[in-house]
This record gives sequence, C-alpha cells and structure tokens, in this order.
Amino acid sequence: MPELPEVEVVRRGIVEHAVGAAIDKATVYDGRSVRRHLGGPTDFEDRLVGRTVAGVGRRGKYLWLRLDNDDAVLTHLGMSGQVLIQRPDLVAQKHLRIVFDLDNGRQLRFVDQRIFGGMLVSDGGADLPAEIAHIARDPSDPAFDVDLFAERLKRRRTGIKRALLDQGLVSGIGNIYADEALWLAKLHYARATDTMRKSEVIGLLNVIRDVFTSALSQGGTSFDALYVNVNGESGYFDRSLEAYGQEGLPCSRCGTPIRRDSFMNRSSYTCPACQPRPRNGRW
DNA sequence: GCTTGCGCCTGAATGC
DNA sequence: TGCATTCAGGCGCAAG
Repeated sequence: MPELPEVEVVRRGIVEHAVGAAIDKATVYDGRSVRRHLGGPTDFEDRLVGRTVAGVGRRGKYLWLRLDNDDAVLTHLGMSGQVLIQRPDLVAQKHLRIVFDLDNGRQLRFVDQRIFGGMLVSDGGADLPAEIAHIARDPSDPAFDVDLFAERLKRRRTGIKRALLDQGLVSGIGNIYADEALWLAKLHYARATDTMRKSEVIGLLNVIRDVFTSALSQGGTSFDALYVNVNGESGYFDRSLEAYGQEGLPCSRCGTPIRRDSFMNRSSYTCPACQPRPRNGRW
C-alpha cells in the first residue's frame, strides 16, 4: 500500500502535470469511491466542471487538489489507490473509479482495487479541508511539534505502536512503517507511552524521518509525464524490510528469529532479543 | 474525553 | 479441479 513517501511522490507528480489545468469533465465510474462525498456521485461531478487546479496539498496520507474557487478535492489512496496522469486514449484500467478530463489533453485517473480510498469535494477546503483538520502533521513536516508530541504521548495510556498508528497524534505511519521504525529504534510495540523518555521519542522520530527521506529520494525518479507513480507494491516492498513480514528469519542485527504477534487485528513483527517485551507493556 | 474494536473491500493464498 | 475460507490493510465510527 502507499506509504507516506509514495503519497508525497504522487503529490509532486500532480503538481507537475495537473496544476494550472482546468477540469473539463469529471466522471465517477464507481460511486463507492466517492461514498464520503455526501452529495453523491452526480454532485461530485457537477462541482468540478470548469474548475482549475491551483495547487496540491498534503497532510499525512491525505492529498487534496486546491481548486480556484477555494474548494478542494480531498483524496486518500487507501491501500490500493493510484493517481495516474495519462492520455485519454490509453485503455481503461480494470479498477478505474474516477476520471477527470483536463484541458491540457491529459486525464487524471483514480484507480483503486479495494476501494479503501476515495475522493470528496470539501467546501472551502483549499487551505486545509475541515474533514481532515483532526489529522496531525507528519514527522517530516517542518511544523511538526516534537515537544507537543512527546507531551501528548506522556498522557496516553496505551502502547507505542497504537500511538504511532493514531493519525491524530502523528500522521503518515502505517503498520509496515511502524514495525520497521520500532525495530530500528529497538522498541517493543507494547511499550507504554507514558514511560517513554524524551530521548527515546526523539530517536524514534529521527528513525521515521530517515526512512521517509531515503524513500523519497528513491521514489522521486520513478515516474514520468504520463504516470504519476503510486504503484501499490512500490516503496516498502522494493526496499529490504528488517522486521515486517520476516517471521522466522534471522534479525539482521543479532540473528534471533523475527517473531510475529497478532495485534489489533493485524500482525506485528519484532526481534525478541532487540525488542524485548516490557514488563508493564500496554497494547 | 479517551481507548478499543468493527467493518468496509478485493483478490491472492490456502485449505478441504 | 473447484469451491470456500482466511488474510491483508487505513481509517471512520460506535461502543465501552
């Protein structure tokens, strides 16, 4: 699924290939991809015709097209979403859900196999859509407030992984990203947030930033004018994972087999030696 | 107010 | 072979 670096790559791709273009026509092929747009598919389409894309914003894994009337097209890729900029004559993808015909001779296509993602028109949301005002900044955002984050962690009564996955606390971190960051920082997912030392919090944030930065430098070259890369299998799956999905394989630091635990209806991977379970851990 | 768990989806992988 | 079941995941929402 697209992780934070991939979403930023998509944002930059849209900036390059769609900003300044007007939307001649919008077509929703699957209403489920706009289910969060309360006015329904027809209203969604109608409100975009004639609008110009003035810019592209991002908060966590959410993207939005800033429109010239101060509205926004809020977009989330979910687990399998792609945004493609293509020629209109290219054959439609199997899971093509939404198409914008742009006046620059291109189409902006939203393709999403599992429909966990979607789009909606946000009233007056060009600056920051109200629908995502509750989403925190990501650790690579210059305005991310480390002190505030550490303080809020301290007040939580939960485990560090839950906290990392809570987009209201810090955004952009999914299950894979969380497991890899915790492995790098040698922290167990059940570590109680209120026992975290400031230095540990800072170390964890630095690890997350490092992964983001290196992924971004690699992802930035992987698309051209006709394809804004959001390949669902790119990014993390191209890199070598240290913990996620490595059950039974030796930890690259110490050789202990990586273990898999069921956690929050999904999997968590840890090195039992490098990341020992805390005595007073919290889920 | 905070924490926890469900349900939305598809298709690949697995089980019988 | 073929059908049925399980699993993966982000996020909104409701229940605790």
